Amino acid sequence: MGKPPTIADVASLAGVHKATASRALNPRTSDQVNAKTARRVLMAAKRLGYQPNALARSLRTNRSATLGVLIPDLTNPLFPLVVRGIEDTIGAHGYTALLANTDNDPLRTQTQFDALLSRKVDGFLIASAMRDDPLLTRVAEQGIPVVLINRTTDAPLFPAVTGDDEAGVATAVEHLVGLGHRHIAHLSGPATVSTGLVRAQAFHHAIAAHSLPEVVVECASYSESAGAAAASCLLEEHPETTAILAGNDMIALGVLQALSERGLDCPREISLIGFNDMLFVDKLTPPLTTVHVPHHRLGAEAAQLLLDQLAGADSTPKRVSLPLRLVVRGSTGSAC
Amino acid sequence: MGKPPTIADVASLAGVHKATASRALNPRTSDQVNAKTARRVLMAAKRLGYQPNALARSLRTNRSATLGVLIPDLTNPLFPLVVRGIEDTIGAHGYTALLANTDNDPLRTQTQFDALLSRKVDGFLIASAMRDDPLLTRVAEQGIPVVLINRTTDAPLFPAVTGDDEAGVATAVEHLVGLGHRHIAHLSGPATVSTGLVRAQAFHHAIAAHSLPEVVVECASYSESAGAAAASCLLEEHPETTAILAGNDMIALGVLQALSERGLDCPREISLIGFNDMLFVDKLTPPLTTVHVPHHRLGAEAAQLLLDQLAGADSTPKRVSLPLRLVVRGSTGSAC
DNA sequence: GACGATAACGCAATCGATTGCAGCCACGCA
DNA sequence: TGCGTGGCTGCAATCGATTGCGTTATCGTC
Repeated sequence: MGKPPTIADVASLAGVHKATASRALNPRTSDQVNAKTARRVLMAAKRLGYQPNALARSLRTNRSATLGVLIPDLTNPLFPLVVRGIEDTIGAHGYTALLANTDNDPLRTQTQFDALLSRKVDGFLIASAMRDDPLLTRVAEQGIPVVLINRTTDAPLFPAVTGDDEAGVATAVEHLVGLGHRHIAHLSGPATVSTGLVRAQAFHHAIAAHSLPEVVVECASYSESAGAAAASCLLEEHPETTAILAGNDMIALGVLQALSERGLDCPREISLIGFNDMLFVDKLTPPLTTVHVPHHRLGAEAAQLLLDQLAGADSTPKRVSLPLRLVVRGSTGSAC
Repeated sequence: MGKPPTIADVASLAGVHKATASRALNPRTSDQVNAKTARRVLMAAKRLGYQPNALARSLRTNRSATLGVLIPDLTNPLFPLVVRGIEDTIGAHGYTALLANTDNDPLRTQTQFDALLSRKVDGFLIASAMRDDPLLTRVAEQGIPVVLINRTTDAPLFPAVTGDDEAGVATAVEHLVGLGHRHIAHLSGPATVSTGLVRAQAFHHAIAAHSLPEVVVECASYSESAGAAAASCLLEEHPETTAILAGNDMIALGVLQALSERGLDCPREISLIGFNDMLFVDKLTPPLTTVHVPHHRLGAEAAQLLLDQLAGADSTPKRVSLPLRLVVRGSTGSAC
């Protein structure tokens, strides 16, 4: 119940100076002390249940073995998996993740970021980047290591790990065309984030390659409600549409809702493809055809990149693009 | 790009001693310094973009304004919402949450806990408690403030915020009985966690009150696969079953899977009730009837309790039990 | 027996902020 | 003029660990 033991307690129990105890306890420096003494110190530490004070250590060493993770929305089932990938990777290297929800809110992002910064995290993994992110340009100047996840900035400020959206969209469109669809619409994510823009551009290319009419409606956000609103608008203005490529699975959920409201059957009357393959979309009715993103690996690779950078590798901002694959389920069918 | 400014930089720019700068910057002590000087310091701080070093502060004050949060499984959509409740509450009081996934693994829990402890969190919010948790009994001795969420320990070591499982199960059973079911089975969660046990006991009482036969199969974990396994076993041994109360929604998902494998229709042949009302279960086919748990409030109330405790309120371990309500959707129907 | 080399360890500064205590100054009052 | 009072501010210790540098002890060698 008393205060937790400090290294001074360990040292005096072992009959040595704090400095010696410190060296004995640290694997990196333990060869600077006599093996016998080291054992005594170790025993003493065990006896007292000594746990080093991470704060004090970080203050002195200027390294916290902690990484800040910025997530736009933890309630989107996509991100917990990414987080797992991060934790699995950094945990093995003795790092801990400090999670923060930004809620896609710039102010909140700023606050959270500052909180992490003042806790002296060694680097950041950021999944909440906007294409033109004032925060990130400021961060770039600070020189603190950052790796972007899933979303990138327009300016190539940082290394990033993303899915190969280009290819993902292409195969999705291919699939729909193969089923005979000629009126394919895209409900894009917000153009303020890179995934929204990139997927819309990819859609443009894929559609143009088949000389089909291009219809795109931009959603206000990656959410079910925004998806539903956009879908309503689309169905109103383009009743000829027979297939929809959603900007992500949340938007696809909104589409399903809009469809059922209008009594349109999916996939008989309208085919639908999502993006991300998040948890549970295989349990919808119909099970959602979607572009699978390797969430866990997304986090893991990004974490690895950051660890490399912290270990002093070259910091040329390379961009890693992970292969995506289309998972065909029940929400797509042949055009009537 | 140079090192971030310290309070010494601010002080020298303002032409005062560090101590004065410190007092000027801290609202609690700023009345100890001349208003004019205080303004000078504030200006200097702003000019330099000064951010206090939280590590140094915590080291000195022995308070970190950080709370540790232990989550058994972040990928269960239940918990992100709880986390949001926590963050919303503590954020308003200047606290930050340090999240850790325990994966329901005692070793990992221990590791994560130690990591948080060595970072000197001011208290813990623990959603991963086991009924007889060696970690927690040790923690209780340390005297660090803890509030349990959702799950409790057998020994009343800590305050806790849970759902009123008793009443929740009762109304669920009531609902099924009202639909004419007489062969109701319970697929309980693991008896090693309080929710598993409490709901099973509540089921026992509710069934006994109606003098119905009691069938309970315990699942190995709160997971879809364990639920499916238990459901198979149940349907094998008790084919007369017409209704199932699942220990939680994940288990219910497993049940749905087992049912569809056997070609049994829900709700026509078997009715099913889940527990938690987690994200997306309203989108299943059939939409799941389930007991709604106020996730956000669960986290918020627990956080408030912890904050109270930190603010020095009495620490008599009170237990808060939040009202639950049955959400009737499509997975329950009248017995044939 | 003196000297240099090497291993083992102790000393004290340091990281950045907080805070009890003491000093200083100005002012008021006798 | 002397003294008390109170408002501001500075000094220095402190939190717990790390680390450059200096000191001591030990041993081998000539």
